[in-house]
Amino acid sequence: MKIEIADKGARPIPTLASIAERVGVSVNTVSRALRAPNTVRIELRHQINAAMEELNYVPNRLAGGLSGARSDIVGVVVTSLYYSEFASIVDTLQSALLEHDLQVMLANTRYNETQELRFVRSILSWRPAAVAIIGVDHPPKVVELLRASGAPVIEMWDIGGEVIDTAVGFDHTRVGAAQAEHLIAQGYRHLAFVGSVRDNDKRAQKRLRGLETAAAAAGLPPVIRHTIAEGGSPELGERLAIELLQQHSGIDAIACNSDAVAFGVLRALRNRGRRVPEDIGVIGFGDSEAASCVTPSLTTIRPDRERIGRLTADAIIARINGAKPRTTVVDWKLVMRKSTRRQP
Amino acid sequence: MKIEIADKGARPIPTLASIAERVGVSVNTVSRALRAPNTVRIELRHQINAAMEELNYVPNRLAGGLSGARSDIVGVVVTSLYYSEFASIVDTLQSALLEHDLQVMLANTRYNETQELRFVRSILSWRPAAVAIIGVDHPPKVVELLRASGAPVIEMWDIGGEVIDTAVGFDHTRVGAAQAEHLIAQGYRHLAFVGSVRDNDKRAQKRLRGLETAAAAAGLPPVIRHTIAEGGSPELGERLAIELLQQHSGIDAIACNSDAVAFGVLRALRNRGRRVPEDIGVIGFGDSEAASCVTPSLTTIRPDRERIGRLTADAIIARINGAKPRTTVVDWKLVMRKSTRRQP
DNA sequence: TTGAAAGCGGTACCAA
DNA sequence: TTGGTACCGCTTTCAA
Repeated sequence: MKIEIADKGARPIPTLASIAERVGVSVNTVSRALRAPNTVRIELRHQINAAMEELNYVPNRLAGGLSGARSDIVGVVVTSLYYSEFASIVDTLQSALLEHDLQVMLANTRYNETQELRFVRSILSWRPAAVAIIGVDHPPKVVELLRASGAPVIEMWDIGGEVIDTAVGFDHTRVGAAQAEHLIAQGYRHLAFVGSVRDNDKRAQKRLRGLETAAAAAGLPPVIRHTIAEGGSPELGERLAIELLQQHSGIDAIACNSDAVAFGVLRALRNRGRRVPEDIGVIGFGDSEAASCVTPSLTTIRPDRERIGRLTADAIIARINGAKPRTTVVDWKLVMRKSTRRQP
Repeated sequence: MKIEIADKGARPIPTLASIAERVGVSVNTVSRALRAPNTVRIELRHQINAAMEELNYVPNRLAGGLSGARSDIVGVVVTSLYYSEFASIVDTLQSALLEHDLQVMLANTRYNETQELRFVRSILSWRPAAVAIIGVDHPPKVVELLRASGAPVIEMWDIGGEVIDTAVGFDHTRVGAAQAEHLIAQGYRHLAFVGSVRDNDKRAQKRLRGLETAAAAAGLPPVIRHTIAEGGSPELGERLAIELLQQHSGIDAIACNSDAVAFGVLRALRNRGRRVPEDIGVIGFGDSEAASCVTPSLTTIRPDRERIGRLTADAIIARINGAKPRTTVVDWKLVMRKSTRRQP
């Protein structure tokens, strides 16, 4: 579908030429007054600025970008915006990019690989100065397009595997392992994993694998898993927990794929009279704002989202300026609260 | 600062011309094969498509937009991305716009009017097909620029006052009044208002005014307010609640400017042995995912964010297609939970 | 059904 | 310090 800008009223949008005409100079001079002010006589500059102000001139970057073979758009592709999972990364990233006059073009794939391809294509069609994208696992065509575009590509949130160019994130397998190790240290032995795991949520899958591997290494029985490919929410967590407890009686610890799900798990346990952390331990992932506010407060993993946003911005600037690609590992930590605190 | 795209490796980015050359037709034909396929002989079309696929051709929309005097960018200006306040609106909005091949260019002002002006200018420089922006209160220059741009402008989240063009939102004064009325109905009489109210958060100011007016109308003593111009968080809520209780002993209900703040208020009250809802009632705003998961569960206001996102997308499409500007009021509701339930 | 040519609004290079 | 001119890659007449 082609879109036309609705009738823009009487006054046409001013161009460089209209400013030039008004002041009585060439387009060229006006252009330079903007980009290299000190190459233009000061009084002329004042006249030009005045004219621009008066006509509400706004440069046309479509033209500028086309001509200059440069664009100051950064494409940002995330898999979700809910629950602050990536919203705060985007927030920090875009603020940091702003310092360099880079504009964020946003796309949200909602964990859909078809959308991902479509969006990447769409973003590349704006000839972005760089692309930041969640994850390191993408369909081959996406990788091919990104490579062919020549733009620096920063993969965020996850690391490992085949990085296209530059990555800023952490090892999710280690997170899963840390969850298991923590639970084990608190004396839990019958672990379960619960949550929303969408097909393309490779990170969740890695965390689950880390959990399983660590549990096995400690000689624990296999991790019971009860997941579903829907969006995570307290309601989902509650439902999954109820089903889990019905089917498996021996479970004494539940690792959740997100805090939102964990909140629902806590509620389900409370409603069923299971004491947390005494009978069952619960650990989340994400450290959402409310994790410290539920009862009992939730032990969880806190990734440093703001740091990822900031470092991604740094990486973008560096790459644009010709620095070499590199992978940056960003710390996270396990925040222990009451939902797993068995020993005082 | 001007940005150059880092060295793009050996292979230059393919253009329409390169495809044309390869197939042995004119640029024109290739262009039409894309935009009006049925005006091109089918076998030619196949060849063209094959060439595009092989060369990983991605159209250059900078050029397309310039030439066509149209752009399929929608500028989206929000004041925050944290705490799902607007993240889910953006999420829904962009998904809906996608259906119409409209691209979202995002800006986050963080409640800073200088940034707002800067962003609006920046977005307009992309000649967007429309602009969606949070709020109806903007600096005069912003309004002027938006008007002059000729693009449809959809103001979201709030309504009332001087709408530039089209608005999709609700009356925040009414929300504040509803909070007061609910508290009063539950038997509370000494109201306080607590939270993060940034200088440019006109919506919060409206809600506060609504609360005060309704309290006064009911003959209650003046609402005690304790606010601060920082970002809202449970920690802030806890701190403000503690200070509030130290300075004012008679308070029996606290309205919070956000759920995040309310969570902290609940924690502060619990730690001080004040019973909720018996001694003190607490009401939030926003209905964050965790509101039903804290103890006691939080009574709050639930705006229909997804609906706002969807209706904004609809409004954008309608305006682009020449429909008249109009204001759409979106419902919200008060979700009563335990934090204010005094009567069974 | 296809192609030639004139822009779109800037930028960049070179000459004045 | 300023202006002329040739693009940037695509769309859009208008002819062929």
